[in-house]
Amino acid sequence: MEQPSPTSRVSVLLPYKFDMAFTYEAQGPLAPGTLVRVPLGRRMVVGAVWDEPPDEAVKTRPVAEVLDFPKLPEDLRTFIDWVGGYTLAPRGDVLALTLKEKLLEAPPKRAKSFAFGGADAARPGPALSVIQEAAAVALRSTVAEAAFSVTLLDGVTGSGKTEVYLEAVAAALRLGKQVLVLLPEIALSVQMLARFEARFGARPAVWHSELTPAQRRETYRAVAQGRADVVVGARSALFLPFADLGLIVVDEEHETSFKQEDGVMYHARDMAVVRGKFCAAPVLLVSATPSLETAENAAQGRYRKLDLPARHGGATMPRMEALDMREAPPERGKFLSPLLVAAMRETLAREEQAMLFLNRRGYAPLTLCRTCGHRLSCPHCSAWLVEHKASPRLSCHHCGYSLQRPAKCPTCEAEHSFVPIGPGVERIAEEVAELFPDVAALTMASDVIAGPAQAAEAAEKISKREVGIIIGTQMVAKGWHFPHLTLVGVVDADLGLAGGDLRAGEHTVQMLHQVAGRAGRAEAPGRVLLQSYDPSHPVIEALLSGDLPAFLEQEAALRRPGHWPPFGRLAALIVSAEDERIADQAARALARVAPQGEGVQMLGPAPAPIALLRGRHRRRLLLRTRRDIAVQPLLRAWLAQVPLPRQVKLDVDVDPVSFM
DNA sequence: AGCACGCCGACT
DNA sequence: GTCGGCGTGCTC
Repeated sequence: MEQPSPTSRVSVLLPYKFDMAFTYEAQGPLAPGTLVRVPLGRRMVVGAVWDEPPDEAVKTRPVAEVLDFPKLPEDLRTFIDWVGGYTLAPRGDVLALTLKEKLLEAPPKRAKSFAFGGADAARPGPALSVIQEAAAVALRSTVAEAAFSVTLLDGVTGSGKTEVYLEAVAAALRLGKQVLVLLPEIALSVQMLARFEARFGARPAVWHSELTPAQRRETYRAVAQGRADVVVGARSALFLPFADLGLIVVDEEHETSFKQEDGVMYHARDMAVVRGKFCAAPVLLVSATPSLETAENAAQGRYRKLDLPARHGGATMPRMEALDMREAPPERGKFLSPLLVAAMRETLAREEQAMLFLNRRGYAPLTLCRTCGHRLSCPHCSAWLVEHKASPRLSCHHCGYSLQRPAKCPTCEAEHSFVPIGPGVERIAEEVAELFPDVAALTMASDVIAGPAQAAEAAEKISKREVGIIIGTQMVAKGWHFPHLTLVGVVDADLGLAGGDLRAGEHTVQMLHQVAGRAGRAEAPGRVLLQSYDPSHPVIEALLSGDLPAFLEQEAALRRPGHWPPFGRLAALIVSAEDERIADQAARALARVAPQGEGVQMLGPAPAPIALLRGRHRRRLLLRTRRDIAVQPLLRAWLAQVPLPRQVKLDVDVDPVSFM
């Protein structure tokens, strides 16, 4: 007589919006992390066996299949639980960042396999300067500890930070560990990948949104099996199922693009530190302009700090000057000061290149009727329509709505009365073409340069000196090395300072410092001209003096008394509804029962800066607490008190970066 | 996320 | 009289 085999209940976390695990019946015990296919409703889904006691009471359905794929490691499971708890996102949504059914399919046999496991850590690196070598020695020993720690590698643009952290990568590879390098805008980082290849003799695995499905599956499998030893990726790479992660590098740690602004709202830099803790790996934060958060952690001794003060290869930091636009204004309807134009002429005469930076896409940010003053704005968002000459249309940068420039004004019916107000990069390009008709110019903006191939092509043109003038948005700020570029003109240095954003000053300093770093990296000294209507502003003065630590100290002094981050904690609630009154009512209902107490303060409700977005009216509430008070329990208790009608959407953003 | 069920408008 | 719109509710 055959005994029926004993079955076991197992908890399975599913990669959907559920916070709790479901209970299934398996043929026998299954180890946590095992990937399984299970029935859900009338379909089959993939999930992971989770480390929590199964529900003994609920009725169960059987596990359909145990998948032949590496288990999710314990450190990753702990990490997923932790991220869910911290961000208030359902754990299933967090798991979905790690586990997607599509990624598990085995590559077809005939498919060309990508080469992984290929990095050569024994290959000698480039000769380092004395200062670089000292930092490299410290990092090698940090990595050799094979324990959690956080190190800030702080060095001016061009100080050779990358060469130094590649030595840390080499050290981790020598231990047989995997390495994750997080970069902002990886898809454009062609030059960075080339440096990895030069150092290790092999391309690293890459992870970003532009991979093909086949590349994605192949890389995912290689990471899980431990064959991919170096992964260079965007923030989403933080959730890859590494078999044995031994080092996490976050390059340009101050970059705001590390913050995920929808779905699971996490900050990849902060979560990298958490993941490093759970997998006992050192974490390396790299920046020329560290965020105040990271600088404060270093100052308090929570993070180690390594400085690389000098520019590598003898190049000096470019000379920065402010151009007072009140004293040397551009012609009417133009945006370049005669002083900047003269500097460009001198630069071009020396056969060197000039770059103009303006962080604004399109031709003009605002179009208005000169007869009645009507402004063309988006019907779905509180935003002006931005004219684009290339298309040629007016479009909303928030929702994608666009229209052709109307022949007559919808309000006063005047014909041919619309005038563009203010510059975008396209308008600067037009001005440049008039001023320098014989000089080739190239515009770099996300709507013109659509992917890695076009970015590489643009970089190649610049390196080969096929263009004399480069005009760009923040796309040009990051990581590029253009040896013949010696002049950078910042068209509007005041641009980021308007509005009441907590970090406006900090972000402006970071961005402009980085843009400035594009100038004069080879033998030729660089020069940076900042066009400003307020050159005595502390941010402009900080840039001119180059004393970034002093600037951070000044910022700290502003934020400390009010318990603003990093001296306190913030969580934002964004209440939205198609009906404005319903949004208002919900926001007020939340405000009435807001958490109170010593060291806890609620601000709002107030219309969000973009009060209408994609047809939804938005209200914001802000919870601010002392640093020693966790916001999550307060938020959970708060939100549980207020039942919201279905039309209302509530987004919770713990540690918000953007206040839009 | 799917994929149901469920109650109101234009068609063979 | 039906086909089908997507609102809302459930999935171990």
